[in-house]
Amino acid sequence: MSPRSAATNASLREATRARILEHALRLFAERGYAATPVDAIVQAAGISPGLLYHYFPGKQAVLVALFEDSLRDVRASFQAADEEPDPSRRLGALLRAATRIMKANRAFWALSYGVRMQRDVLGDLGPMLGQWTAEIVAVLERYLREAGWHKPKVEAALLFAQIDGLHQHFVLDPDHYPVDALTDALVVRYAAPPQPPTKPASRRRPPRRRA
Amino acid sequence: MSPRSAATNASLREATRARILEHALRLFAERGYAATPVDAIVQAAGISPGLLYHYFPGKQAVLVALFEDSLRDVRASFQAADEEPDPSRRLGALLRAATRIMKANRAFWALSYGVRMQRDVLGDLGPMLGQWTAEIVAVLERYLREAGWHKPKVEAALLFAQIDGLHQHFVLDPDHYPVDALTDALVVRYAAPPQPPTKPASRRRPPRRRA
Amino acid sequence: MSPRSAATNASLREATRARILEHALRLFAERGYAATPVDAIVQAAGISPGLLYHYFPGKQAVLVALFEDSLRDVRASFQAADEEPDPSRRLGALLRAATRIMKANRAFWALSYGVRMQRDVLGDLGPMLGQWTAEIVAVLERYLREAGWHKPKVEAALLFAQIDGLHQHFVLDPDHYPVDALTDALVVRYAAPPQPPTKPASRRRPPRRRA
Amino acid sequence: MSPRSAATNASLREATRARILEHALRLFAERGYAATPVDAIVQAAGISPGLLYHYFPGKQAVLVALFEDSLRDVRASFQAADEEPDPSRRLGALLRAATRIMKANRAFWALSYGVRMQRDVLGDLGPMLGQWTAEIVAVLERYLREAGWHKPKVEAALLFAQIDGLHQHFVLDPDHYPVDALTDALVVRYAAPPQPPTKPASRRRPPRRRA
DNA sequence: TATGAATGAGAATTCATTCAT
DNA sequence: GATGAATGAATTCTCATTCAT
Repeated sequence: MSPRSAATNASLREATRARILEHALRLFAERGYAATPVDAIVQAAGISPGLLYHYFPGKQAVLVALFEDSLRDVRASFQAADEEPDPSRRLGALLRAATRIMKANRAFWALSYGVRMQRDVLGDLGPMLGQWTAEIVAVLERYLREAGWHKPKVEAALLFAQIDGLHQHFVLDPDHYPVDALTDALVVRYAAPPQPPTKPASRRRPPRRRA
Repeated sequence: MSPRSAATNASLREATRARILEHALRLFAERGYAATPVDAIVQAAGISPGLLYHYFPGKQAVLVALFEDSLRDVRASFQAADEEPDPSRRLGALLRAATRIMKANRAFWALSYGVRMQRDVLGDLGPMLGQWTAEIVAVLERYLREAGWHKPKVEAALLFAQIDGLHQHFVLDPDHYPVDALTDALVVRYAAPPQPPTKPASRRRPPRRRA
Repeated sequence: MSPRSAATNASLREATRARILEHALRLFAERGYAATPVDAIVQAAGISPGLLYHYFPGKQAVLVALFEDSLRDVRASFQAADEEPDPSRRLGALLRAATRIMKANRAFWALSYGVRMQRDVLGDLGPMLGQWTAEIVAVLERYLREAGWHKPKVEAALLFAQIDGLHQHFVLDPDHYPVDALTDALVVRYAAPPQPPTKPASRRRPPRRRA
Repeated sequence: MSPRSAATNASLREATRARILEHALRLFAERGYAATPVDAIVQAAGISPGLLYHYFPGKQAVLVALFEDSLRDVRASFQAADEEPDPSRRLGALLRAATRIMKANRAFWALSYGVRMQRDVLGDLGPMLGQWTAEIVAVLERYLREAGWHKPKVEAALLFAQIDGLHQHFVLDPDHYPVDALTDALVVRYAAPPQPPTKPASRRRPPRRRA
């Protein structure tokens, strides 16, 4: 009946879809979403414009698919990283994993940082993105609490901001930014909760001077 | 020629230029630079399209002017904040000032975070932006060194990432993100260099004592 | 070659062809010929786009086939209606038959009224359509002449315009337009030639008496 | 202040708008609405594509404007024709006026007959069109009632169908269709209510015998 | 200084049709 | 006979920019 077997068709579809997403991701990351014409994607992918619309209802749908696919991958990677049995090492493992995953999906992160200020281009995915970051912060909070940190909620927010900033700075200048060294330093910093100073650490009091 | 005096003309010019920039900034921040048509700016500012081109050679020039103006303001604000005489309070003062300045120029920051992934749209300003962040990191490094932190270079990079992430998260959700509380926590954290733990907090590596 | 018998194949062909035409007619009538993509037909018929081109050389050929088939049906229906032996009832029978046939092929008529202004889309069928209406008018003229009407040519044209308008108004608003009642009224009107008025109804021209 | 005077601008606008509508009407009438690319209109009008969108939000808006303008004209013409003081001549005057107006706006009528089957392309104007025809039928009904016709409602519907059919047939073949002669015949026909036939053609009312 | 009509290149998208299987 | 991926020209529409006044 069917001229090409269903399996042949499915793999054809998958290959073409992947080609489109691959080149779209690269171009969106390089030039930005709005500045990348659909034509640039289809030329890079070596297909006709019509075919892109055979796979996606429109340019924005390509962006959304990129986010869906990448977030799925990233989520999976995170869960795999969440298996460190030693609680004292968990946070460090997570931080290292985060950087590793980010570097493995650098183009996606560049894209993400480029569009997340205009949440409307993500459509329904905008809220989902917010939820996803909330989940990450929740995991951080749990780890910090288990490691005995004070105010783990505040600490989690601060740590997330730090990781996010770190990653973004790396994406902005991947050739020079020492993201690994900085991640290492971060791991050391978060290896244990800070010791309270010998005198009560109040914000208002003058800090202790070193000898 | 002109019935208006030169002075009147000049102030008119300045007022119109300011109106254009004001509305451009708002719209760029809301919708993104690429997604904002010149017509939208022009209508918001209540002028004709031709007039915008009288004041700026093109759309990108409006963006560049926005960056120049805002960076000038921000730089000035920073310098004003850099007057805390008590060295032990300097870093905290700077952090608070940074957050205050960011909140006062929220739209500009939203715009900045939105375009900084596509440095080409900034033209000559791209490098300038990089230089500006380098300066900030240098100031942070100096403060941290003066406050007796180890590896002030690394610390400065980490702190800058943290501030940047914090501010960006605020801009993403200004109605809910507790940026002031987090800045306070950060100020506490950076009030003094961390104390080496008295006991090994992790089994992994025995803490090195500082000399 | 084929495992199916020739007869099975032929009936399959016929069924598929009919399915295509059925859905094409419905969609063309609903949305208009130009506004109906081939894909819509193909999906409605539950076939692949390639298959449609197996049965028809193109979209226009589907339209032409629709006209050919429907006109054939309509012609046959008319001929069947043309068997009333009583000459005085013939015209009425024809009018009623015309309305009945139109109602039975409402979608085709909607399509026909929708495209007949752009005769070029009908290709060779345009002239054929003109010829077909000429035939109808000729039949009407013959009936009217036989029934003793003056100026049967003019009368036939007027009557045809009236039927056509009636039918079109029905197609435009099938739920409310009282086409049956109006057809009845028309039948009454055309049951006999009008009697000249006994007194001048208009000052303009004295009525001519029939011999 | 203003570089071109407001009046100059207004007349420029009006002239360009009229040019666009003029060519759009001609092309829509000739080829059909869906089959006429916007480019064809702008080339015919000698303007750039962008300018059309400066005057109309889209292609459909051009169509709607065409209907609004033409219906306004037609309505005005009809009202002017509704001034015949002699009641016995009113209906005839109206019929002649209708044909005259139709001939003067032939292209619009061709367009109208071409799109009225797809009311959705007219947007909000679809219902308005229905209302307009209802008004015409109401006027016809009033005239017929005043002229002493039985069942003026039915008669009005029949007459309107006849006029509409007549006009449409003329538009379909303007070079040969004898619309004036047929209109004349129609005027004669409707100069007075029909006389009942000598023999009962209908059961409804007792026939009056001629002397 | 200021206007706004006008431009035209280019963007996103549609759709009739082809073709390898 | 049948599939559906693929094509590419055509179409609608956008938008930065120019120009006459």
